[in-house]
Amino acid sequence: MLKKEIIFLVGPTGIGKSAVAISLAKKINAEIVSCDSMQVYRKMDIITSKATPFQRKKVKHHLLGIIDPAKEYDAAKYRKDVLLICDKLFLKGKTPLVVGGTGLYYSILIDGLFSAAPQDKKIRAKLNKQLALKGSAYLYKKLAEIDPQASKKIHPNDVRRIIRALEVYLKTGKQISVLQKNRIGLGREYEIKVFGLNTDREFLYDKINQRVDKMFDSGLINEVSRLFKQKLSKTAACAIGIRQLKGYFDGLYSLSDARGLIQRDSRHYAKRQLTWFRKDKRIQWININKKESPAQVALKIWKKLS
RNA sequence: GCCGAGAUAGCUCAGUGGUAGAGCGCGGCCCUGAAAAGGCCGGCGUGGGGGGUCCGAUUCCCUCUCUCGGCA
Repeated sequence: MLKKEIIFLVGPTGIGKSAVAISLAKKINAEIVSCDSMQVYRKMDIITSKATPFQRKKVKHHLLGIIDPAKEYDAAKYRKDVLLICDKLFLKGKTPLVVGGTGLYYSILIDGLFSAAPQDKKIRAKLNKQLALKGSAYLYKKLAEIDPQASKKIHPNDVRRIIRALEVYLKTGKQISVLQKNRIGLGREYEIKVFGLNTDREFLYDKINQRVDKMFDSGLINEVSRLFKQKLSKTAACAIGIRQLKGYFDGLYSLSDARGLIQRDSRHYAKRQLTWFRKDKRIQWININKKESPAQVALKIWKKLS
């Protein structure tokens, strides 16, 4: 029996994944499942460049605007949500087309996640207190004692990973370096195909800069100032644009400075995304040139599928 | 035209008589429950052109060119 198929479309921010995805989805009877850590938030439409209502009418999109910005969301929740949606889609005879640029979510979805140790707020609070009191070197030394293998992999300054590794140990009594070997990917059960979009760096950066300009034209300031009136979760507050505009609202710099910062941070983000995806040998890369329309790019992918 | 200041990495600038640094940008990388986050690594650049002093000049002197500020 043929395995069910899941198709992935990844690539850096601003390259035009959304439009290509819609065109491709129509060709292959697919529905789109977002793979984006920020587009899951409601009230953050412009800032995260979510697909427009018009686009969403053409093809059904999943996991866009599913939670309030006050709430935390993470990779484990994401994986669970996606697998549920995929089951539903298969029942309807639809193909899931997973589209987005969040490398961690992609990886945890496609390669699996060790499930022994969910986040533990109490343990984390304790570790953060120790961090403040005794410094990162102390925590790193502790990690080296209980899990030498993990400590070799984690840089002494990478406090977040040190804390996570310690949290896992305190919670389960097992080393994260051991647990991490235990993951089951999607490939066992499904037929996986991954496509990546890329283009010249200069062209990409150009597109990113322009997209930020468009965000401002479409009312980014209004959207974000509304957000500042409510509580923002730690995760939601990480969206590029929040911090940068906060600085402007606080009078630290001008609006055009804020725009420049958003553009710069988006470029840096795109660069990190490319680093992440570049090493994944499953990805079939599609290089986009300046004159190609989303439909033409979708056609290229479609040809590779059949 | 005169007076003054300057000309050093893509940008802003620091510094030194023994052939140069920093921040930012830019490039590369890491990534398993905050990930649009967090962390790591990377600087040979005719030191504006020419001449002089000196064992040796980016650093001192002269001159030319250009830029900026002030005065006319």
